[in-house]
Amino acid sequence: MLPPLLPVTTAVVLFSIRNERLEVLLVRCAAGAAWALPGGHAELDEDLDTSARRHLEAQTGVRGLYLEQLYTFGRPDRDPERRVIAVTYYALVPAGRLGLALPADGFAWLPIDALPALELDHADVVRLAHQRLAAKLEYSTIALQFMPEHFTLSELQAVYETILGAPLDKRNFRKRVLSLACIEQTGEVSRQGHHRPARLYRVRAPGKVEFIR
Amino acid sequence: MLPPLLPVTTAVVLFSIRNERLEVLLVRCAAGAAWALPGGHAELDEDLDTSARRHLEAQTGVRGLYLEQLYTFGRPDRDPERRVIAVTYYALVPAGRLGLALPADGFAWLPIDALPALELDHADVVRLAHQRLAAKLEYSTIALQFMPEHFTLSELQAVYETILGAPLDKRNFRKRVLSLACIEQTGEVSRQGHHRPARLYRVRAPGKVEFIR
DNA sequence: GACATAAGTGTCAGATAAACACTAACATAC
DNA sequence: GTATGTTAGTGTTTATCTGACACTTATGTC
Repeated sequence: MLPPLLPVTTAVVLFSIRNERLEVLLVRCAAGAAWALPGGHAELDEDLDTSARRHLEAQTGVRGLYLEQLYTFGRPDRDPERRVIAVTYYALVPAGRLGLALPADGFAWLPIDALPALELDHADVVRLAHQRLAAKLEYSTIALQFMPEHFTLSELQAVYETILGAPLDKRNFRKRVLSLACIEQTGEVSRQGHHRPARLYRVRAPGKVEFIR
Repeated sequence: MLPPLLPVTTAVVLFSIRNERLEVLLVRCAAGAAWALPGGHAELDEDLDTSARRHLEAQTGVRGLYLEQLYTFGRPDRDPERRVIAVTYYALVPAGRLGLALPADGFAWLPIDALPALELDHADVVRLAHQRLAAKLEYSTIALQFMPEHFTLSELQAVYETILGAPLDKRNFRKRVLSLACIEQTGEVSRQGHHRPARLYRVRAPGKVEFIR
């Protein structure tokens, strides 16, 4: 008796912070009006993580992102066309790191709190990814994955405030992140705007997300 | 161009607490000496959760357990025979709730800190499930899923201590769990041993795991 | 009724988290 | 070159939460 065989896809919720908003990258479906997450079929001899990265890279040009498996969706009726398993991931990209700053035609960065209708169960996927990201802010250094190579503490604080959707106290915030010792001063300053320059920081171990508490 | 098709299996790490130890249910492989997790192929029109429950039920007879998806393993070389995707779950069962108290031949409850060699990557699966369970103790009421219908606070504390592998302060423990208001007194007492009887408690919302903090 | 055993109960101290306001450095306009 | 606007940068105090700690109570057995 042969085992049942199923098509397996990977899909990625790619987050970025643009214009003080948390946004996700969506692709306009070949078929119609709806939007979908980037992704596609996993090959026969391809690891799932690799498949997710490959599709993301092919469609957006970005490499080396922080990528984490989210959940596997497999309801038989999730795609009315045919039964497909979707192994979903989420990834974070610093605002400046996209090869195509404004992605090519058919792609769009859309704010998470005002998404259009999404294909299949992709709205559930985005919601779950958002929950996970917000939860992970509390007990890990994942937010650093949104930062460019050099950044100011105010910029980092703005990232936290954007994801949490609430303002934070400046002094308490600085105390906390500096006590984690996961970022360090570059020695340079950022001279932008008509005001005192801000010290620049960099991540001590880029690409590594550490647990705190 | 047809999409690649893959066999998809589900596997479950079934935890229970027996004799003050955290144990997992293992099945002796058809093939040889190694042990494996209960599970099997997902059918063409079967939800993944349903598949996990079905295999678990068929192999152990237990129904209605708390079951949660853990991770999807898909490395092409994880099974040397042929490429298989494994969607893994973990489940919790109260010590007394097994149809077969000592499971049938070919099954065994084995303590998590002294497991034999497991098939494929099942040792990784168990390790990950254990981590998740221990983490979830801290921020949810998942431990209640190990309790029988009626139980004493000392029994509940023993469950926590077993999973965490460390003793807890009795007064602080009671303060915390009672303040959560997720359990309530039954009014009965347990009259066991040569000592003061213990009040019995029950879970307010059985089957529901709530987040705390 | 003495003894062994586990159940049940509060308080205090240290650590952590939250609230809060001013000075410093720069660019620009006058 | 001085006044002004703007964001960067910095400590202390208070409230809350967490962790340590010891004795009394109720039962069964001898």
